[in-house]
Amino acid sequence: MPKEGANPWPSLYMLCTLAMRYSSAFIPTLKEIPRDATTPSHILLLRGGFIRMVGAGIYEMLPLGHRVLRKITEIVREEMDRAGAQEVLMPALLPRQYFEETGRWDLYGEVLFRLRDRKGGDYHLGPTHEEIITDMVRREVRSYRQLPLNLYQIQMKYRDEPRPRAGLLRCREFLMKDAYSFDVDEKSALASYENMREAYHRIFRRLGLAYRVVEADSGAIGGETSAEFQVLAQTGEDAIVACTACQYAANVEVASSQAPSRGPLSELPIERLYTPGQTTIEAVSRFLGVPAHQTIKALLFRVIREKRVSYALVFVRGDDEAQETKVINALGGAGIEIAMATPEEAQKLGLVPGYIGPQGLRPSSELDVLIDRSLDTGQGWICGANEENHHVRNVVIGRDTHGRIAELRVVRSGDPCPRCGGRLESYRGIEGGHIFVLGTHYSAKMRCTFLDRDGQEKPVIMGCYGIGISRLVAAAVEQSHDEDGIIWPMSIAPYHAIVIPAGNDEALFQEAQAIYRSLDEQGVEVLFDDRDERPGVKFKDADLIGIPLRIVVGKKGLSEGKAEVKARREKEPHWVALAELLGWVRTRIEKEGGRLRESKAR
RNA sequence: CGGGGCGUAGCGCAGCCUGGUUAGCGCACCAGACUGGGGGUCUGGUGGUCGUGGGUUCAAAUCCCGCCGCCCCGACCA
Repeated sequence: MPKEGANPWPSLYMLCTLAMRYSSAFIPTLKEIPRDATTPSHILLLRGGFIRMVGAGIYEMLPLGHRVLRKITEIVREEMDRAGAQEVLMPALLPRQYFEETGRWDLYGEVLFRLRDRKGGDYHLGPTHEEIITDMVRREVRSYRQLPLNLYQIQMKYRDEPRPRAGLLRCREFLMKDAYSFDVDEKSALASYENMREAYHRIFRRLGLAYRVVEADSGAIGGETSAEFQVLAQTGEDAIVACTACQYAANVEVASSQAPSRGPLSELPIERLYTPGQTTIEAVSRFLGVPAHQTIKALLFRVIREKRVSYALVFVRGDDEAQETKVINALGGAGIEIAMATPEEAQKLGLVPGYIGPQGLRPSSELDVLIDRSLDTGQGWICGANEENHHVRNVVIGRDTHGRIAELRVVRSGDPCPRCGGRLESYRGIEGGHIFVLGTHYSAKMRCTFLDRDGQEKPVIMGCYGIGISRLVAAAVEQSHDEDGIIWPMSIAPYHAIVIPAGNDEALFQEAQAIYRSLDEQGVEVLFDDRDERPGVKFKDADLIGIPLRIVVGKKGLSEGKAEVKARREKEPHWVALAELLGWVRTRIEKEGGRLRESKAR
């Protein structure tokens, strides 16, 4: 095979360039699917030689994977800087005291990777850095004049996930950009939040990903204002709904739908029905010949609040499901854990499993009674009679019940939008970013305060903003691949283009090499497949690793003075005259959001 | 943490139930020849503590016990 020169070592010039000869690149592709990989991104990133597993939820980045990571990192960094945030770098190894201050040393539980130094001191690996950044700021900030401030870092996070999975999508070590804003008041904090929201839009747009911004549960940290940036992908862990008519979109954990209209209370009296052995909604509706949506389903949850156990009885329509996050929030939110209770527990509470109904039940300190809003229509319902082998009909919420009414059901595709009444559609997404207004949750606990204009000491108002950078590598693949491999968006592709000489003809190789060199000189990040392989092998690898532009130099085209340029995401190739090739490729790269390097050509 | 599955060459797998030559196949890898636009063909090769520790047995990849690791479903989460 013709090779350039006799010296096997690349010149210093070659070491500096971002172009690469495939024969000397470390791109160990796999023909077969590794046994342990099941999701598309995991399979393709392994097969394409981007990543390798070191342990459960711990991965190393090979050159290709690292290049993608760098591309994403650079886009994030540029947009954070543009938005006025300043980059810092905090330690991953942290002494106990900071998390102790906010109570998270205990709260975080097993998820925290804990370790001990030689002197017996407790340490942990940072799962997130609110405490550390707050400490950094409280030590220096005294006056409102020093605010607002937005500091960010890009670094590894560590969480001992109960179940790492799907390759880079859920890791125990992962690369994250986390930013924190510090403001003097609510209004300013919201402005910081909005500023980040816009920066995130620019970031996700530049990454070339299809995404939706959704309302989300703010979780244990508290705070009202938050939004998730969800990368749309069939395999996403999160279910979201979005309105087809307006901008409303939300994680199903908190998604709302329009409340049903409420008519006058029915006056039909409650009627007892004999339903022997009919203990499920399906059985009851079949037995009585009524549709499930006219029945009420009862769900008993065990509630653990500060280690105290109580119960919550939740009623939703027969054809609905209860949304656990909503149930938790209805019970008071943070710090509460719930789980389905057993029939035995129900019996202990004096309930009759399989025949529970809301009528007549009074909430107590032991038992909360929650009724979904969709049942509060004034009409009569069929539900359990709170008596073995019997149901009742004509139960009217409000008239016959004492439970609290709240929105508890899981919103479904087709439900009316809470804002505009339009149709809600379901999607699946991968959480790529999350922005929050934290308020004074950390600053108050850690006494991160400043003196305002009036000489008053006040806690700073904080916000935090995360992007799962390593997760986005996988999210991009989940969203954009086909049966042959990955299809990278131009802006985050490891290389813009790959040049393939198709055939073993010396002249052809020389021509391909000339094209490769001039592309490199023109600032194109280009791979040159100079391997002594058959064309089929090269095509397969090029498709697998997902380089956006493939330039094939073959006999047929060359005889007409043309090269074949095929976009990875398109089916048909473009035949481009050699004289126009450089310009064509450069234009195409920039049009698709890629960035050319500084040209080396004079 | 509950349920299920897996661990044999770099990768994918067979062998295990019913113990018994030198542990086998495909891919990859090395040498040579042919071939040269979708993972090509032929010839000859290299490569194994059968996850690990113990036990049973004349004999263990195979049977028994412990441990470790990985994956999937669930509970939990960026």
